[in-house]
Amino acid sequence: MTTKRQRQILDIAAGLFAERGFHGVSVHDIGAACGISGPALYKHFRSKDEILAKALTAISEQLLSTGSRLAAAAPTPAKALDELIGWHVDFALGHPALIVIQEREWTNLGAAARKDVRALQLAYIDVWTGALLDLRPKLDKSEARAAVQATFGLLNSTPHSARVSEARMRSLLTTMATSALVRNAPDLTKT
Amino acid sequence: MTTKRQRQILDIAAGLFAERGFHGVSVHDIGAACGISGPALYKHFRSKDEILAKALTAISEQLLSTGSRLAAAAPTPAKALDELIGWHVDFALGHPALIVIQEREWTNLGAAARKDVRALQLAYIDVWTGALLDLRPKLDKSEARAAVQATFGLLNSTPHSARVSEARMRSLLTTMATSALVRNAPDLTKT
DNA sequence: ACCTGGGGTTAGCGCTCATTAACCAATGTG
DNA sequence: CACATTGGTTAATGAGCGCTAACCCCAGGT
Repeated sequence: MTTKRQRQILDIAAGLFAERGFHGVSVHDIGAACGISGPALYKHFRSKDEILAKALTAISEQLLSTGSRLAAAAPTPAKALDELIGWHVDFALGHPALIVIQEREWTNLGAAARKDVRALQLAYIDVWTGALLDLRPKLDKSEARAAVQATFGLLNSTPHSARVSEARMRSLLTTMATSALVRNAPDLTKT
Repeated sequence: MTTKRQRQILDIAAGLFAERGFHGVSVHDIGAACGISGPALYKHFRSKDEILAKALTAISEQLLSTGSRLAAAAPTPAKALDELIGWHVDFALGHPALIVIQEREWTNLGAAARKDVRALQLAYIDVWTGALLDLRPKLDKSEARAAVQATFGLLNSTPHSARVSEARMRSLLTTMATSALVRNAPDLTKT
């Protein structure tokens, strides 16, 4: 079970990790930001590393579970990709800090947690790759995967980006991602 | 002046920072990777922070100077964008470690160095934005900037990406970036 | 009225880190 | 030859970190 306090700590810690990096934040910092101080965190988590691990797996699980549900429910491959793009854009715009730590802090995980998170990330990539291959069956699989990861790079640029209204940003990212992935796909088979 | 040893140290340190992050690498690690040990680095740099600062400004300066030279020399706006994309793709494929630290380690700089690096990065973004606005004059400037940063996210995904031959990767990234930026541009004016 | 346990406190331990001090070998120039 | 400079060494210092220990408050079941 996951308590109110644990969720609060995970939220706040994620924000701090996004700002200053895992090693740039001390347990004292995290505690202080929660209104408690330092070692009190150990009543809720076994270690600082566990906080990062729990945060990262929660993010990856949410991306994967919602993503695969949407993709499975979509009536056509094209619709599936649209749904995935919309979902990922919404998530990135709504939780920029989570996007940041997901893409840059997994290296600070211990071996076991790292394997878990990478597996979840890979599964999420595969949901996208599957949708893309449904749409363009002649596409090479590894190249499709690379295209998906490039699209993630595009969509995940939000947190570092110039300030534009959220609605405009959503439409900009959606259009660019769709254009890069779909309109582009025929070219991919040629090389 | 910048000596042979200094360049070697900057190169090796950049690779380590890319792998394990600035705080995940000790001065002893850097020294050992250079064949010398620990405090000997202080004969060449004033501090560990200075190593990061010098590395980051060198990268940003190279991106900016070559980028603006290419853009200025291009005969048409469309050619200018092509040149910029090609240059950035080549750089990202040739120096993945430098791309990684440039995008994630600038937060660990002191205030002064951070301002310098951000200014260089912004100038580089503006070179791209200028070329894009030349091509699509009705585009909103802040939205063009956001589109450029999204494209950087796409191109900079290389280091994290699935393994594909370098030639295929180059053509994949080039096509996707062009498609996202150019074919997409008319849509940008509509929102 | 008791006591148990959840959630907080401060003190302190052990370790690692960046940095400095003190010293030394070699090199090349007066 | 003297000798300053350059680039290296090891030892030591001081700060900050994650984490544990020892303690305390207080709500709630019996």
